[in-house]
Amino acid sequence: METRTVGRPRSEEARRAILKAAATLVERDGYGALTMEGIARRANVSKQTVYRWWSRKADVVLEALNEAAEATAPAPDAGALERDLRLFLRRTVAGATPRNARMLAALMAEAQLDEEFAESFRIGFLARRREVLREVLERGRSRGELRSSADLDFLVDFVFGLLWYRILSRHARLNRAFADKVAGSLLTLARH
Amino acid sequence: METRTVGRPRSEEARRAILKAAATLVERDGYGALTMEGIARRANVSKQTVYRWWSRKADVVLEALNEAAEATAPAPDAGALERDLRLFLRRTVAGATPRNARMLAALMAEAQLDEEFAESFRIGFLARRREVLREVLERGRSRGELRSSADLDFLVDFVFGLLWYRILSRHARLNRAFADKVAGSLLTLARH
Amino acid sequence: METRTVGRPRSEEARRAILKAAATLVERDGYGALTMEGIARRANVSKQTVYRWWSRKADVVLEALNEAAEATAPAPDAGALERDLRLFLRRTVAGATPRNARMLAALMAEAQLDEEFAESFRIGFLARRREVLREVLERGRSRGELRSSADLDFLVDFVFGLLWYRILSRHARLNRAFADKVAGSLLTLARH
Amino acid sequence: METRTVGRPRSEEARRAILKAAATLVERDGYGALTMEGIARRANVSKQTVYRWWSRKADVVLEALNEAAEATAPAPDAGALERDLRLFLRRTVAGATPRNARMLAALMAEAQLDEEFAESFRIGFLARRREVLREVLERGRSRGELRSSADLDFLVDFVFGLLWYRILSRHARLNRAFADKVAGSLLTLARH
DNA sequence: GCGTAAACGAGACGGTACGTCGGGTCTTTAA
DNA sequence: TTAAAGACCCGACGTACCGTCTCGTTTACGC
Repeated sequence: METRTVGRPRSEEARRAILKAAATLVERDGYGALTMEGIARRANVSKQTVYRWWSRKADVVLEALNEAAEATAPAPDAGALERDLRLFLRRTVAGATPRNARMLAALMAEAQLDEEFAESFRIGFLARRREVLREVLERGRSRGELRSSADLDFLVDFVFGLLWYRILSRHARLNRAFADKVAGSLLTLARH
Repeated sequence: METRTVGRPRSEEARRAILKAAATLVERDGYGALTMEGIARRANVSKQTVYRWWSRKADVVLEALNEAAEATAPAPDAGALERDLRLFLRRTVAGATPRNARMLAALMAEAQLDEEFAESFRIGFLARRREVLREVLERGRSRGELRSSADLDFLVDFVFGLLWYRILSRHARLNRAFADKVAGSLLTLARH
Repeated sequence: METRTVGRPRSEEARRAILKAAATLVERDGYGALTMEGIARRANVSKQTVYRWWSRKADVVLEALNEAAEATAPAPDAGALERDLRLFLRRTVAGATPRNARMLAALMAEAQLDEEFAESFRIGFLARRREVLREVLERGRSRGELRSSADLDFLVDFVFGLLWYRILSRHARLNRAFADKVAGSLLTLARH
Repeated sequence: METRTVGRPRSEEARRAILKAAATLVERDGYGALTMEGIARRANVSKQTVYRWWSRKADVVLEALNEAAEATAPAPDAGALERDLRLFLRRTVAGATPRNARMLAALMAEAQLDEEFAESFRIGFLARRREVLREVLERGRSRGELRSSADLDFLVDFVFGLLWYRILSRHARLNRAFADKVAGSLLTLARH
């Protein structure tokens, strides 16, 4: 499926500079202080070039995050629910570096402020992550590792609720111990 | 300790008009479109009057929310953990009307964008709600209704994580059934 | 006719700074290089303040010119046509300093580019100057100093045509000798 | 002096499309709204193609005008000054169709805004027109049809001043009656 | 017919200015 | 002292053109 290229090709250099500028600025000054103007300035790029490819600063940050976090990891499938859960959670927690956590928080915030972005964030980000976890749980259920009446969606909410709450309220750390605790609790809930 | 009043007294009318304007505008156009200028305009008040009493639009919304939700309800104490939990959760869920949910989401968003506000939101809002639930749980533990090794903070995270996640991601409703399910799950976790 | 003054009064300082900046910039870089942004910058004033009072850069320049040239001189009335004409033309030519000539040329140019400005320029500038000269001629006619069939409008065109042509094409100087020659020619035309 | 042609020859079609687009746009929206981008768009031509052959939009319009007006008419030479003058003025006035008048006005305006173009406009346009009229007058003088002390340059100024003033200020029509009146007046001036 | 070379369309690029909006502050009169 | 009104400086918004560039494609000529 070849794309007919006509006209000057997009500058990969500019694209990378923009994403990097956005990530750096969010980390340094916070998403609240981020502006399209500032991104362009720091990336040594014209404003038009930013707007040509992204219409919202949130979209720039989302792409920067996806670039950085290689968020497309598939669902672990080691044949045992407990192991898969642990793996999924540890991997997720590991991806939430301070820099990435800041971007995640910013995007969740933006989704509250801009309904249009909220839509794309729900569909293109939140739902995908839910899907991965749900797959793990479904495989576990089909193997009989959790009671058949378990409400998988509720369990997924349980996991992401805890993760997001920590990211957003920042009252405690997201670390491996926390990951394991969440995994353990989920199994408890899934079995009783 | 009486405050010496000199000069023209503060206009209670203006204060109420401002809070109402803020709440209405958030509901109608979303917090993202809220501006101090817009609040003043709609309240038929000068910008200066808004700034004299609140320095951030988030503060206006927070006061509007507290005014509306009378959020200072004390922890229920019916003598039994299960009952107290149900009560607390049903009451909380009932308070999260669409209008209030929208303001809550907005404030959580603002806390991600403005570190100064985040501080006051954590201390003056999030922590207080945590405290109420913790009190309920502690009374339950002292009555021996949950295992002594239970990690109360984790349980509190569990509850608020679920609540906030639903408020922010809006993928499912916050209703009485959900409240009861969360209460039930908490007890399961607290006992096993 | 008192104007009720409410709110902060307009800053006379800012107004003067803007007019001066505009005049200076036109003289230094030419009207073609003049921008609202540049005026604001040089006047140490916000763009908004410029736009609050003038909607076009041509309007700024026009006011600057009127301020500088004190263009509201009344028609000379010394009792003799020849004298009045000489006076009028010498005064006009004297007002066309290089700096003012540059502004005049710019405004005539702008009138060609912006129909809305053209309207106000014709009415508020060109027509007024014509009126003054016409008054001089009419007084002369009523004194019998020119033939009664003389086409005054044509004579006015004759004078301003010569003046504007020199200003715009810059192929020769506008000086006192030229003024006197124009006055002389007009009398020739007016009598034969 | 043959120009070595190597490579693809210039597209006459594109050239014509560009000139036509420019003329049409000036007529429709005014020169002020004319942009190189707009010309290219309307001519279905790439911007580069426009820039390859003209560096200023004024140059495009100038060429469009010369194309349209076939402005290279030689000085009339019928053996009598009055006749030649009438012919010259009638022909000039006839060439100033509304469309052409608009372009002429635009170019004179541009000459006020861009010193570089002013130069080429003075030399390549204004001076040539002056030359034609001067030739007519000189022939008249050598035939003794005007007094020998007549200032020919002033007379040329007189004519073009009137013409340009009407084109630019648009307060009255340019028609045959006007042409004849100017011719008559010139003779009056030239003889007295 | 094959290579060379300029012209062409498309459209991305770094810039600059546009005119507007809101942020906070300040300056006035009135209550 | 508070309030309303509104001007002020500031800086970002999103857009339009500027003039340049980098592509792939087309069209001539000279070998």
